[in-house]
Amino acid sequence: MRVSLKDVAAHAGVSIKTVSNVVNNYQHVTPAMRERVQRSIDVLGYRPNLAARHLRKGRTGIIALALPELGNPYFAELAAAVIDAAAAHEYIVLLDHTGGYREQEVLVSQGFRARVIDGLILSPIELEAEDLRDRAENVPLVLLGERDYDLPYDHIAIDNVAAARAAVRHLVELGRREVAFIGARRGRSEPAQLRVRGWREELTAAGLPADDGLVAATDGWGHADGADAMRRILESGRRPDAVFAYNDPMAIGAMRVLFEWGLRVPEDIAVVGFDDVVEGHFGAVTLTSVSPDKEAIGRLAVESVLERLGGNEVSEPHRVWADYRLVERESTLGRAAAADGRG
Amino acid sequence: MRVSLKDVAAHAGVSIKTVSNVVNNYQHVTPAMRERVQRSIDVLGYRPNLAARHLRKGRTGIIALALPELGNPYFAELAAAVIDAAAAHEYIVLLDHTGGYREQEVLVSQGFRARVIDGLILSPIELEAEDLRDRAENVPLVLLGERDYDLPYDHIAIDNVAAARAAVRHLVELGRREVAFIGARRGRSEPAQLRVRGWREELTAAGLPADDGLVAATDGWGHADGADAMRRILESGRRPDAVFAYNDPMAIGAMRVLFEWGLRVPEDIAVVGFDDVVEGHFGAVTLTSVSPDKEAIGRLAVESVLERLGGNEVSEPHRVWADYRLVERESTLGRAAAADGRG
DNA sequence: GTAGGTCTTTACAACGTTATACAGGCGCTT
DNA sequence: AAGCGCCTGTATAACGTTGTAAAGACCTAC
Repeated sequence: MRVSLKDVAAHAGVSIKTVSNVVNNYQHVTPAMRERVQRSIDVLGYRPNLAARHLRKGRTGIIALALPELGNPYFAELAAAVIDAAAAHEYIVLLDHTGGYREQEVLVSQGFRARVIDGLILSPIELEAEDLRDRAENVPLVLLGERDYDLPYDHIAIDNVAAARAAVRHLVELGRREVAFIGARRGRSEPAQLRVRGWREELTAAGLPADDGLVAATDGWGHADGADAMRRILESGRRPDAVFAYNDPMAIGAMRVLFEWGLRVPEDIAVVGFDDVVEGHFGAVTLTSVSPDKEAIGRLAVESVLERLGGNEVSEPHRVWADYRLVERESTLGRAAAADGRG
Repeated sequence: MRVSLKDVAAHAGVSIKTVSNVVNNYQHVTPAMRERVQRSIDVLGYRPNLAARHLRKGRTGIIALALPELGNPYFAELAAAVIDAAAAHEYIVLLDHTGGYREQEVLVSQGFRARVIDGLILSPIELEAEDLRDRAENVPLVLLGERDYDLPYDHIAIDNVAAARAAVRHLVELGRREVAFIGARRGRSEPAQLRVRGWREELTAAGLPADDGLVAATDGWGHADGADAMRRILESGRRPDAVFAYNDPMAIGAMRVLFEWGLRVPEDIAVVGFDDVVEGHFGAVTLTSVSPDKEAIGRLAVESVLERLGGNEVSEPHRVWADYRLVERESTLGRAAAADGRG
């Protein structure tokens, strides 16, 4: 049988509340009493019942993290960062995945999937502003990934447009003149649109073509989707000399197709990805990629949630920008030049 | 303010328990009464408080999944499978990662990290039998991954020795005569040892060398560790004509080093991995790999936990074997031959 | 020596839910 | 028509914890 405060109190010959005081490090307990109670706690092996504590205090010590999918290593690495950041504050993470489907994202944001949480970190794909407008739930919500709309929720994101522009600028500076974009999402998707926008802005600024024939839309965002998109572009007859992909898995899928078609990377076609996942560091051609500071994103997200929990509910929702940088590797520079950029 | 049973009861003009009966689909409630109460529930937007329910019933609806690391896509994919399987039973998954460190694994197994759970699925790396011997915790524990020792806990695993033998047999049948093993773990690690055993058994049975010079131990099990191990073997002067790696990331890291050394895969050296992660399907050379049925493993693990929760505590701990198969791709067959095996 | 204050401990209620035991009401049997 | 049992709904007591308020112990100062 599980031992409760009552059992400890009986064993130590004190009241329940005194035991509770010891457990919670209440200030006004004499050292003698503290030790006596502690001994009983140790002897009986008492461990607080979190359900009861939660019921009483209204806090669970759990925050939920809802990601589109774990199969994408970017999200897996991000999840790891969140779990560690939460652990630093003695919080535990409940993980959910939405598949990137609007319906699932709405369900999660309304708290229908997990109802024992103090806060929620959500990385939406298809979710619309209106879906959050009438959110009745009162647990703090922090959104991951840039959103264009104005809502009373904290955002943690990198500047997608600027990051995409940096990636494309890198290609342009290398002398590339026809840069394709892979992974404009078929359905709505805020981040994808922003990266397309950055791609278009930078090309236009450089006086280079940014027509629709260079953009390949996809349904998903995995390796296979990138491969399909690349194949479609090549089959259309276009021969871009560079490709900017929505994320690394798609870039790697695209490179695979380039190999199959006998096109060399980077000599014939340079490739840039997004997310800087480990996988990109070890292919036959290592991948140049935009590298968001995942550790910072995870930490900032957790801190934002906990800050909201802290009580000062009036504070304005803030949009926090996390760092990113472009890591140059063989897929744009060739092996020799990228040697010291490898990581 | 949050609405409780009491509020609904007042609104509907009935007792709290009647509302509870409706919520829990208790059999003996007249349709009229059910509808009347349901209307109040809908109007007020009542949602049960899980903490209270947990306190009363002793169940949380949460199971914990503790994995070594999420960065390894195998575990990420496995986590996705567990989350889905749990969702099918209206359970939610709390995710933790241990880094594969014995200390963390012990902490998790003792329930010190998460104390609001009904059951625990743990994928241990360094954990020893003795660590579980005096486990006081009474939440059901299911172990993922084969363990050699006998303990009163369910195991879900594939047959590592047999799977490793199948991988090596494939190489031998292709005419390879010197097969290296990458990823024998420096510290203790049950699965690694079993795969080394399978490697050794199969080679010995074929009358081929299985000496220590062909085995490279590592501390971790990521891409970089595989690359380091491969480099060490090559620098030692050995020129195996095949490599069997502990897992896919290590195999991919090893292939990267082979490219750097100008060795062709599979012509000069064939490579086989383990886990069949998506990443291996899309490299310049796609990777032959042992493919465990992750979906089945996740499902069986969840079902085992829930079965223990079901009450029949006396039932013997069972060791469940999940399926696996060897998926042949370019890293052992070359591009043409593997074309239809690609997936 | 006692009043007044501070420090320590206690009793009790409450958090929201479900289990138990019981009270009516109804229909069926005899 | 009375008795019996079943069906439906109700009051009440838990589950284990913490906050509140108050009681008790102890000390200082006059």
